[in-house]
Parts: sequence; structure tokens; C-alpha cells
Amino acid sequence: MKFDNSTPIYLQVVAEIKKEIVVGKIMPGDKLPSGRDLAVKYVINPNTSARVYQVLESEGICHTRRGMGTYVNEDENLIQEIKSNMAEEYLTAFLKNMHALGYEDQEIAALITKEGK
Amino acid sequence: MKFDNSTPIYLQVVAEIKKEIVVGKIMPGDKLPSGRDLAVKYVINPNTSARVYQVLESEGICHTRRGMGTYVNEDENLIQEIKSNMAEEYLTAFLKNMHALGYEDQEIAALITKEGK
Amino acid sequence: MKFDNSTPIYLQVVAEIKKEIVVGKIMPGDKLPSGRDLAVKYVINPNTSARVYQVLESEGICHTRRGMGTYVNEDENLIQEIKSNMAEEYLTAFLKNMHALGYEDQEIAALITKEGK
Amino acid sequence: MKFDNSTPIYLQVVAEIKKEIVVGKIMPGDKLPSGRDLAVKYVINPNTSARVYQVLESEGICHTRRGMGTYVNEDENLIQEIKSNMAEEYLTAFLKNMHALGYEDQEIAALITKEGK
DNA sequence: GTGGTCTAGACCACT
DNA sequence: GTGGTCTAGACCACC
Repeated sequence: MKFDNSTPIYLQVVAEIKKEIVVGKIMPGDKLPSGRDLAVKYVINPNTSARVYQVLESEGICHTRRGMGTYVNEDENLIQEIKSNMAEEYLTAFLKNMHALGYEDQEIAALITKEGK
Repeated sequence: MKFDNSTPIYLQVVAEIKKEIVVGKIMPGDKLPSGRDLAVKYVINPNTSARVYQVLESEGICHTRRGMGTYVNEDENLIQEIKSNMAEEYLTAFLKNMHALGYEDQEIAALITKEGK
Repeated sequence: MKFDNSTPIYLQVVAEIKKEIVVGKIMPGDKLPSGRDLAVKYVINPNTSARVYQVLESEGICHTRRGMGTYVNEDENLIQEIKSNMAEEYLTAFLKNMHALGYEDQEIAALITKEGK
Repeated sequence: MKFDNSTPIYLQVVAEIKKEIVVGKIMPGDKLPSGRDLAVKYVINPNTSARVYQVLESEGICHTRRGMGTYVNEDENLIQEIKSNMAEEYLTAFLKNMHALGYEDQEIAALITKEGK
């Protein structure tokens, strides 16, 4: 994986893992790689791994069991929440770009419904 | 400027320049920086500068005069065209992401109109 | 192959390949040599190979599949189009030379019909 | 000046000088550069200069006066002859290319008259 | 293995 | 000084 220089690496890894969950590549209850393994997998510093799991944990996506590892929560609505949060991110970024080009929300919505036909 | 590792630098610079034209920071008829200056400005290799201008030229946005420099075309509809093309690009990329998350066009349009309130 | 210093090498190789297609030495659907092989064949730099295929692709003559190679398009009219385009190029270059010598189109046409006898 | 690797340099210089005569850049009666000067001008070997003038002389285009230099002949028809010879060269090269593409003389002549309208 | 991108640096043609 | 071309070689993504 390549990293975007303009955003902290740990956030990019967080986003990557969230995607894998939404997509179903990682399922609720699954064990996530150890910090060491994550560091190897993404070629990052183990400290960065730790930060990644801190963030995921703080977002209620996973929990850590001392000596056992880190596991994806089995929360019913977890995937839905991640999904809508990511959608929100995509949306705001997209709208920011479109507004910069001079488009109004109404026009944009029209473009999308038109696109779908 | 920082570059996103996931897209070719030359395309990112192309997008940057197009934005400046749409926004009016660069006007039709203006001289664009020389390849060498562009290389300095964006901290890229002069060959990459050349590629940037090749792309812009192939898109009908500017023309080049050997030994004189590169100039933005004075086409009447140029700005409008760039604007709608970029919008189209943003849109399709956004929709692709949203569809991957399982959203339908209708839902997405609804999100946007809701956002605007 | 020897190159004419007065024209970019990549354009000369482009012309060479087009000729081979028109002549039937290369057929629609055929795989073109890899960039590296082309570089060896014509004793050029791999970057120059890349540029050759970029041009051919931009002219709709071939398409490229990452990791797979470059293939001649299977367009029905491809060969005819290449043929007439090349003819057009030869013609305009020739006429330019002849006009520079002071010949009129009528005289030139006469020279050709005379030649044919 | 750049030389074509596929033709002897001396012939290319000969062609160059002939062009300058047809174009009027060099006039009948003019003194041509000394062999040494020609060598400097075209960055060629003095022996090549000598060969250039041998050819031009053998074609009746100039004459050499021992100790005085080489002069363009003041022949009335000289320019006309050079002109038609060069035209002939252009023609045959052009026809060769067109024939290779599968064109007949008649078609070619038609293309030219059409072009002229 | 394939193509895609980028850097570094050289040389040329044109103004 | 400007753009245009070319080489050399590196690293990446995809198959």
C-alpha cells in the first residue's frame, strides 16, 4: 500500500481497515493482526500500529484483550456505522470539490439522479 | 504542495492548474510557468513538467510555442468545459466509492439535499 | 534500422510500425513487442518505446493492458485509416517541398501521370 | 545542421547547397566557401568538403579555379535544372512511399488535383 | 514478466 | 531563456 503524504499514515491505515470491514473482508469477531504483524504488513513503525488500534478502539470498532490480541467488535450496527461515516467523509470531500467549482447542492443532486438513469 | 502517492504526480499538477483556471487565478491567454519554473514550483522533475503540459495541450487547454513558452488557450467555452469535465470526474469517482459502500443513487442524492439544509 | 536525425526517433518508429500494419506484417489483434523488446529491436531507450506506444494508442491504433502488453486494435477500418492518414502526411510533405521549388499543383499532377507511362 | 545517418554526409551537404541555390540564397556567380570553411560550417571533415565540390562540379553546378576558390556557374538554365532534378527526387521518393501503401499513380494525381481546389 | 511513473541530466532547436 | 527529445536507471503496480 502507498501512503498519501498529506495525511498521517495511521489514519490511512485506519481507513484501510475500516474498508476491509465494510467490504466483509474482515468480519465482526475476527482477530486483527498483532501490532507487530500490522507493522510488517503495512511497512510502518510498531508505534504507528499501536496508534491505529487506539483510534479504532476509540471509535468503538474493536477492543483489545491483554495478552490475547485485538478483535473486531460484534456490534450489530457496527458495519452500518462505519459505512455511513465513510460515506459522510466521501460526501463532504466531494461537495467541497464541487462547491469549489461553483456548483450548488441542488445542481449536484440533479447530476446524480440524471446519472442514474 | 503535497502529492497523493496513489495518483501520478503529473495528473495531480494537471488538476491543480485546471482548478486555477476554473477559479480565475489563471486567465485565458496567460502564459503558464516555463517547464523549469513549474518543476521548481512543485518540486518535480522538468520531464514531469513537460508531461503536465503535454496533457493540458492534448486536452485543448493550452498551446505551446517553442522557445516562447506555454499559453492558456483563449477559447470562449474553455473554462466551462474544464469545469464540467472536472465535475464529471469528481462525480464518477464519488459515485464509485458510494456504490462500493452499497449506496443507491437515490439515497446519495437525498444525502446531498439533506446536507444543504 | 537507421534513424534520420531530423525527426524524433519515436515518430520514426511509430511510422515504421504503422507501415508494418498497413503492409500486413502486423495484423489487428497481434501483440506488439514489449517496451523492453522494442527498445532492444530498435536500439532505443525503453522510455522512447513507451512514448512510441503512447502515440500509437492516442491515434487509436493499439491499446495497452498493464502487465499484459500492447495489442493492435481489431477495428474493421483501422488499416484503411492508417493508410489514408499516412498518405495524407506524405502528400502534404511532398507538396510543401514542391511548392517551395515553385511548382503548381497542376504541374505536379502532370508529372505524376507522365511518370506512370 | 543535422545529418541523416542513412545517407552519406557529402550528399546531404550537396543537397543543402543545391537548395540554397534554388531558393536564391546563393546566386550564380557567387563564390562558395573554401573547403576549409565548408568543413567548419557543417562540422565535417575537409576531405568531405572536397568531395562535396567534386560532386557539384560533376553536376555542372560550379567550377573551381585553382587558387581562387569555387564558384557557382552562371549558366542560364542552371537553377531550372537543379530545380527539376530535386523535384524528380522528391517525386520518386514520394511515389515510392505511396506505392508501398498500395496507391496507383492515377489515384495519386487525383489526390493532388483534389487537394488544390 | 508487463506497462507506468519518476528522476537526473544531457543535448538540441528556436527566440 | 524556452520547449523538445533522448538516455540511463530506478521503483512501482499488475498479471
